[in-house]
Amino acid sequence: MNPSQSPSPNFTFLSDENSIYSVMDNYDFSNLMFSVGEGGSNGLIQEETSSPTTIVTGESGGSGSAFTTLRKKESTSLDCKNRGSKDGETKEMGHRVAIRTRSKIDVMDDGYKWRKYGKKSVKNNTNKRNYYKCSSEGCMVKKRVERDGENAAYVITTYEGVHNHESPSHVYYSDMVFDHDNWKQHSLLQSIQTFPPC
DNA sequence: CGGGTTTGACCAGCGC
DNA sequence: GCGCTGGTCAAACCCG
Repeated sequence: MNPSQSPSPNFTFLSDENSIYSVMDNYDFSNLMFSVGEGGSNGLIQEETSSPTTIVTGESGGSGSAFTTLRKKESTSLDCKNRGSKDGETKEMGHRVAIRTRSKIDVMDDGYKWRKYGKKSVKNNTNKRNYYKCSSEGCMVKKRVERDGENAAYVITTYEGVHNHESPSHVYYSDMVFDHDNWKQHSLLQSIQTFPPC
C-alpha cells in the first residue's frame, strides 16, 4: 500500500468535494488507527487509544491477524473468528476490512449499493448488528454495521470480500480535500480502495 | 410491480 | 452431546 499513489477509481465515498466536506462533519477521520495484516502474521498496528476511527484490514484466517489484535484490545463484538478453519487449515473467506468510526449516522455511504439481509442482536452489545450484501449482481461483498457496545458514539463497519465491479457512483475523489500531512487520513481511503479483485 | 427492509427461523461452529 | 452465539435465509411487508 502506497499512500502517495493516485487513488483507485474503484472506491469513492462521495460524488463531489462538497459532499466530502459534509461527510467529514459526520465522520471523524482524524487520528485514525490503521493496521494491515498480510496473511495474518505481519500485521502492523499503530495504536492510538484515543483514536476516534480505527481501520483494520487483513486476510481472514490468520491466527495472529490484526482482527484478533483489535478484538482482544477493545473487547468489541467484532467478529474476527476464522469460522470454518479446521486443524490449522484456513478457509478462503476473502479480504476483510473493519472500520471503527465516530459517527452520527450508522451506515457510511461508501458509494456502493447495499441490500440489507439481516439484523441481529449480539452478545456484549445492546445495539443491533446489521448485515448487508452488495446488491450488484454477482458481487458477494458483505458488510456488517454495528454500534460499538462500549461507546455508542462509534460505528464499526466490517467489509468482507472484494467488489468485482466499480462503484455505482464511480467518481474520483480529489486529493485536494485531504490533508496530505495526515498520512493516516489518506490511508483510510487507500485501504478500502485497494481491495484485491475477486 | 419491483426492489428494499424487517424479522423469525434455521443452521453451523465453538466451548463446556 | 448440548446450549450458546453469530450468520444467513426467506416470507411477509413496505414504499416509491
